Amino acid sequence: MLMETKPRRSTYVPQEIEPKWQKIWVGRGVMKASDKSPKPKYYDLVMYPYPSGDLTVGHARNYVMGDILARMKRMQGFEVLHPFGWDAFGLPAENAAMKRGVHPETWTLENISKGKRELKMLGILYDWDREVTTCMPDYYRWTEWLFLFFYERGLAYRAMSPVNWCPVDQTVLANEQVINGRCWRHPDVEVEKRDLEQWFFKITDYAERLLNDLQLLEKWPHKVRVMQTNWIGRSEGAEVDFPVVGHEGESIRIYTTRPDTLFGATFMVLAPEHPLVDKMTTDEHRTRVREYVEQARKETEIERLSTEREKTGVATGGFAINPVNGEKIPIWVADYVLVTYGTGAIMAVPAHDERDFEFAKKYGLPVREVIRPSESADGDLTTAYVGPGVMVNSGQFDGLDSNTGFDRVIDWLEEKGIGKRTVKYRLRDWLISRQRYWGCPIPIVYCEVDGIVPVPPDRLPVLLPKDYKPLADNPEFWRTTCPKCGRDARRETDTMDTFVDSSWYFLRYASPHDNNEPFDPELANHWMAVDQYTGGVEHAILHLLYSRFFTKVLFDAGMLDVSEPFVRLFNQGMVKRFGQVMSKSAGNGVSPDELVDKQGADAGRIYEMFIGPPEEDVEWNDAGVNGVVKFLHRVWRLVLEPESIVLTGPSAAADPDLLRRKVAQTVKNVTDDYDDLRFNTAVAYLMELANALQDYLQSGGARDEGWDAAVRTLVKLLNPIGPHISEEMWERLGEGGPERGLLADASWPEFDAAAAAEPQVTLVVQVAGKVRDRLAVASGLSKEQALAAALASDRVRAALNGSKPSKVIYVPNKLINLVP
RNA sequence: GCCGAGGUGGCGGAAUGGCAGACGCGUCGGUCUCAAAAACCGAUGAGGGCAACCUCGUGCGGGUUCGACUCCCGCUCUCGGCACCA
Repeated sequence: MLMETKPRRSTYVPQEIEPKWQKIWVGRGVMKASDKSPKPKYYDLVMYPYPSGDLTVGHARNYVMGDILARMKRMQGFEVLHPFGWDAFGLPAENAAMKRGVHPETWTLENISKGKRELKMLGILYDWDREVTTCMPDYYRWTEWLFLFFYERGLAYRAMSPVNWCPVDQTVLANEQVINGRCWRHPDVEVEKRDLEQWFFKITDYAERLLNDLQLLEKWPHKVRVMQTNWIGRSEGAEVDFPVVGHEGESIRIYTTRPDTLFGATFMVLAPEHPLVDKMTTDEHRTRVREYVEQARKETEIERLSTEREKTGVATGGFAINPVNGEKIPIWVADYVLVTYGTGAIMAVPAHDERDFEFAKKYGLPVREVIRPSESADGDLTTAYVGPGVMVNSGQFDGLDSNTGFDRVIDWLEEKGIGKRTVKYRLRDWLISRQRYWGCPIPIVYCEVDGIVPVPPDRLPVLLPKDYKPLADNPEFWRTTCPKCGRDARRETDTMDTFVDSSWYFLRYASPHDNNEPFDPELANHWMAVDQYTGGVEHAILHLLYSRFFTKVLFDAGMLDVSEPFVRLFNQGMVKRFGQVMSKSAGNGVSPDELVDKQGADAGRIYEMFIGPPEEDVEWNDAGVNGVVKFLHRVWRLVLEPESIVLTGPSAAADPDLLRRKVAQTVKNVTDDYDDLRFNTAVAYLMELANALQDYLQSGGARDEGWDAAVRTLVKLLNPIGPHISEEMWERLGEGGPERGLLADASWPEFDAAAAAEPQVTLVVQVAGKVRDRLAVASGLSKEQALAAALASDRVRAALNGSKPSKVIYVPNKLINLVP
């Protein structure tokens, strides 16, 4: 068969070139970060994953984003730190172990090597010498060290407390891990309350700074800052003591954010768990109160916190005195008051609080108006009025604006010594104990004589035993001797929340093999802060708040120069398929293997960026990848086989100046878009440039130096997002290759503003705001010149219909609007 | 309920207050071919007109402006977060 009538054309076969370049990059150490480079540093970090063995191209999307940025920053002359690691402790490993009878460590390490292979086949480059795996003793030794570091500073403590217990995971959870009263891993499982002695980190000490410093995080998504602000939940108000009738010297302390409504307090409410409930209860109410308290304890968090539910409560029979007016008011118990917030007791002001109003109406308690929206309003209240206004029925404060009254009442309370200005936070301390095997041991020993004794740092790590069973059931693990007195003692058998591991991993990347300390402060300070942090929004509170807390503690200790870890944060959207988030377990995942096999890594990478705005959730469309494959074939042909492009007749496109301008403009647009993570439009600009190159050839453009430069610029701009094909083309163009140097090491194109400038512009001519003509005119026309040009147009004259423009708006080089 | 983001062709989506729909997918027509695929060329918001063109058009209703997808007010729907925190 005579197939070879035409000269044989090289074709783009991604499967042939991709492994080749991946090998060369690794061999050349392309993404190795040098600690001693004179270049400016750039720390490009993606949130390290849990090694679930479930890596799909959906998860890979944010790693590709990080890779694009790392590759461009390198070409721009930065020394880039682009590391990777594994959040390797955690429950799924134990669940898999139980299901399949394989040790959690085996399962985890297998998944890690699988994941690493998949990332590599997508052409994503990391400095693997800095890889961090949190379940390895050389890492968790330092997690333990940091625990002790916190302990010494009084930031880790043990306390008995009602805690959230997930019955499925058989462990306690932090507040941040409870969503609507349910476990964050099991949306259908309600958490239980249990009283347990547990370890806490004192994150509340940092509430104010964690809140205030959010203002420094200008390059964080607004949404995340709002979420953290709400989570910390700062409020200003006053604590006030209400003396109790019949109990000399006893008083109930309440917290209110509305001291200006103090005169409107007509009853008080204690939380069922409040310590004074029993004392306040009179004999004839005792049975009912006890029953109520008992019932409230039994209710789940969900039931209690439901705002739909009608409020319930019982009177104690006791009374207190409102200190501002000496009035005797009844004390109630109701579960709408939470013992965990404020003082666990409130003054109820039904006229100006919706919850108190509802309660007062139900139980026939008095409602007294003390804030009036305006002087003229009448005193009729059918709902609570919660806004500001004028104080009434408030003794010496009558007539004051309620905002002013807020401060005046507090001043008065402080003078009298019955109250004080107070700031409260909703943030609670971070519960870090977990009753699980596969986690970082808490390096503490309990001695009958010496009590809680920290394991001396030189005896770290406390190794996790190889025997997979609960630590509490493993005497070989917990039997030990007291580091202080040498007597028999017992080890702590809880492990740490895995969020402790992830609160400092970004510091370990700076000196991952340091055997003397968790991180080398000098190197950490060299690389920190993280310039770009990319990951899912699901960590908006949890991981990001904890990491900020750790950073501040280490800053205070003088170990870090920065008090905020992440300068710029980006939350990428999720990739869905058939309407659901892509995952292997859901059966709708596309694996890197499939993708690389079918269309190639480059097409996959580019498609994932082109599919939609990076911050939005996107729907994966199998056919959509083919559009990108087509684009890459076209680029291949334009760059390497330009002579095969046929003339398709006369066209005005074969203008070398036009081509040069287009190239210069594309440099600007693509660079800016990569920098701002607008990858979807960056791809569009690359496609436009390819279209322009094609138009140029099809209309007979010469393949001269201008053409050569244009092609080389396109290849460079394509490199961060489509690294294999561009590297191959670079070599075939005779520019690079293993001998002459890699495109990955080449310099990024400079923006040439002069070349990008348009000598001619399209002037839009409007008549009364409607477009009537478009004129090609020289750049920089004066208003008079522009008007003359506009009036020379037949279509404009027709639209004006003989009338003279009474007003002319001229936007140079853009538009002229004639208003008749 | 409160807070935040959003609503643009058949679809994914572009647009510092200045040409709405870049770029791509899909669809239709064409070239090439025995034929098909691929590739290439052209068309593609709606309505009207033989045509040059005209009218309408960015969730709904108002407003500001010479000019509004963009700014302001009110409404509506979708998504995300918080949800008795006194």
